[in-house]
Order: sequence, then structure tokens, then C-alpha cells
Amino acid sequence: MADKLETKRKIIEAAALVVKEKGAANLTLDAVAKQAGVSKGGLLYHYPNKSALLAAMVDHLNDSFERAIEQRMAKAKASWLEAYVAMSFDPQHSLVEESAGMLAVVANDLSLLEPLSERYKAWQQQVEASGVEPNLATIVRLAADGLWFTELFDISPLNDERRSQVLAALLSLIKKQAND
Amino acid sequence: MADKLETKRKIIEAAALVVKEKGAANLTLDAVAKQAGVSKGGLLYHYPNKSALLAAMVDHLNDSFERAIEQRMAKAKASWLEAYVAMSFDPQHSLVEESAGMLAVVANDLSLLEPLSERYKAWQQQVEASGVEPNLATIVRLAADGLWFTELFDISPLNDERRSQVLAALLSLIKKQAND
DNA sequence: TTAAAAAAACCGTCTGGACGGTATACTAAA
DNA sequence: TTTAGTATACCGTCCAGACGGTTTTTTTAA
Repeated sequence: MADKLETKRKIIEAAALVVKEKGAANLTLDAVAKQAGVSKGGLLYHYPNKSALLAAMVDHLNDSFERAIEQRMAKAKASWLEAYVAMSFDPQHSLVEESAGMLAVVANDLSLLEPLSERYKAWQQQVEASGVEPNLATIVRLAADGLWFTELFDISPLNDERRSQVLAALLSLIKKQAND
Repeated sequence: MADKLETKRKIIEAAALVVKEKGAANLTLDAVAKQAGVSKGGLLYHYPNKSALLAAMVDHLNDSFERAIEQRMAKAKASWLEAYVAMSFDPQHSLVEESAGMLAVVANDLSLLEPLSERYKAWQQQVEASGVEPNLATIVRLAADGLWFTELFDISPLNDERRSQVLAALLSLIKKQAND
């Protein structure tokens, strides 16, 4: 078990699982260590304090989302904005480690979201340069964000049918406008 | 100080202030009691445990938002959906007690959001009966939600100019469609 | 009408447990 | 034999909630 990166990843995944199963309020170092199959000392060797662990969760969330968008762009030959919308609606992707990281950080220290905030701003530049009229493109993006957040907190008001119709409508909004 | 309701309200407002100033992770009974100018015993007299306090914060958030929408409908002769969008963009209203309640509950126990979830579903019925084409109306609503959440977490990617343009664009989307 | 009784509102201390973090010991590999 | 990684015991702090009070208001009844 001498692989440092592997252990760190294992710890992050364990932390996400703890959040998912016990809630963000019960994300304790002991619980994470136990879930990761590591002693508390071992955990603190890799992440010297809780903030460092939370920051790593945000990093992971950032990278994971960004990589997923790029993959989808390549695979489905989709535009950046299309991929962003599709990702936000993808139940597979949206409801695991990213969500856990978000919840954990919101629960513990909002200021740790700053790296995410910067990523959000960078994404907005992509949105505004997407070829779609900027205000409309932003609306599409915000709608995707809105769905993602409401599902993160399990308060989404949409039933399955409406949900898929809205996804289609968003994608067609992008397409229609892009061809004008 | 014999007014029970008044004291309860005072406590809720104090709790919101604690969240705003010290973060949701530091929302303790002691801190709330101190901020409210009440002893801990007094606090626990009105809210027998922390969950009850959090639930009351959600109630307050629910009522406050709903009342604000109705006020705006009456005052500006706006449709429900217009009022909803306008409220979500109103910096005055969106960043005080509602936000604090939301943050506090997310940090402590997601299941306490259930009353909000039901309110969200009821609002969705308003959205779908708004006269605007349902999918478009839902997109507008989700965009408003998206902005609200990103600003709640202080990660909104929009600068002031884009923000006001998007608000105008959303309102004109509603108007345009409603007249078709 | 008033005094006693009851209930409501509020107060402040105490405690048990949990949590973050430290100190230190152990192990294996280089 | 040194060092990266892991393990375990422990400490101090903090917090939710219990508890036993006190004061104020309301009700009862003589």
C-alpha cells in the first residue's frame, strides 16, 4: 500500500461516501478514516487537517466535472454548452462525488468554494463565447445549474417527463439559435 | 417579554444572523441564545432541540418567500412567474434570512428540507399553469433558481451587467410567449 | 376583589460524548 | 539506518441537551 496518490484518492472517495450515507454534518475524520480503511493518523498524514481534506474534495469535484464535459464533447461531438447541459442532467454523473464535495464544503466552510467560484467564472466565458446569443446561452446555463442544485438537495420539482422535455427544449434552444 | 411569538421570531432572526456572520457550521444553540438575548434554557423552552429550530428556519424561509411573491404580484401587477423571477433576482430579498435558513439546514440535515421540497412542487404547478409554454416556463424558473443558488453560495459567475441583461431577457421570454 | 394556586416563560449550570488535532510508537522498504 | 507511511493512545475543546431552579402571567375560588 505504498502508493500515495492511490491512498489519497481512496480517502476522497471514502469521504464522499460518508457524506452520501451519513450526511454532511457527520463527515468526521474518524468516519472518513474508518470508511477508507485507514487509521486516523494515516488520514492526517495525507491531509493535515479537515480543511485540507475539504479543499481536496472541491478540487476533485472541479476536475471531475471538467473532465466529464470534455469527454462528452469528444464522444458526442457536442458543443461545450451542450455538453454542460447534458452533464448537469446526467443522473449518473451528477449525484455522487461531486455532490458530496459540494455538500461537505457548504456545511463546513463556504470560503473553501472559492476555487469552484473561479471555475464557474471560466465556464461563463465559455458560455458567452459559445456562438449562442450570450443572454440566452446564460439562461440555458443557469437553468442547468438550477436543476443540478435542486437535485443535489433533493428538492427538484420536476417529474421525469417534464425533466426530459426540459432537457430537450434546452438543447433545441441552443441548436436553433446557433443556426441563425 | 411575555409575547411568545415575538420571542420565537426573535430567535429565528438571531439564528439567521449567526449563520450569516459565523457560517452554518458555527450555528450553535449557545450562539443563537446569546445573539437573541435569551438564555440557553429559554431558547430550549421555545425550541426543544436543534432540529426544531432548524425546521422553524425552513418554515420561515418558505413563508417569507411565498409572501414576497404575492406582494410583488399585487404591487407590480405581475404574473406569478414574473414575480418569481424578480424575487430570485432581488438582492435585497434573496440574501438574508431565507439564505441563512437554507444554508443552516443543508449543513445540518438535508431531510429537514422536505417542507421546502413540497413548496417547490407546488410552485412548479404555478409555473406550468402560467400561460407560458410549460417547458419554456420551467426553463425560466430553473434559471431563476440557478441564479439564486449560485448567489447563495457566493459562486455566481455573472457580472452585474450580464446579470441585469439576463433578468431582462427572462422577463421578455415570458412576455413574448404569453402573447403568442 | 383578592389571595392562593397553577401554568407559562425564562434562566444558568452541569455532563456526557464527540470531535479535531497531537504525540508517539511501529513497520517496511530503500 | 533512515525515512515514508501507518497505527494507536490521548488531550482539550466544544456542544447538545438535561435539569433544577426563578420570575411573571393567568386562572381559580373564596
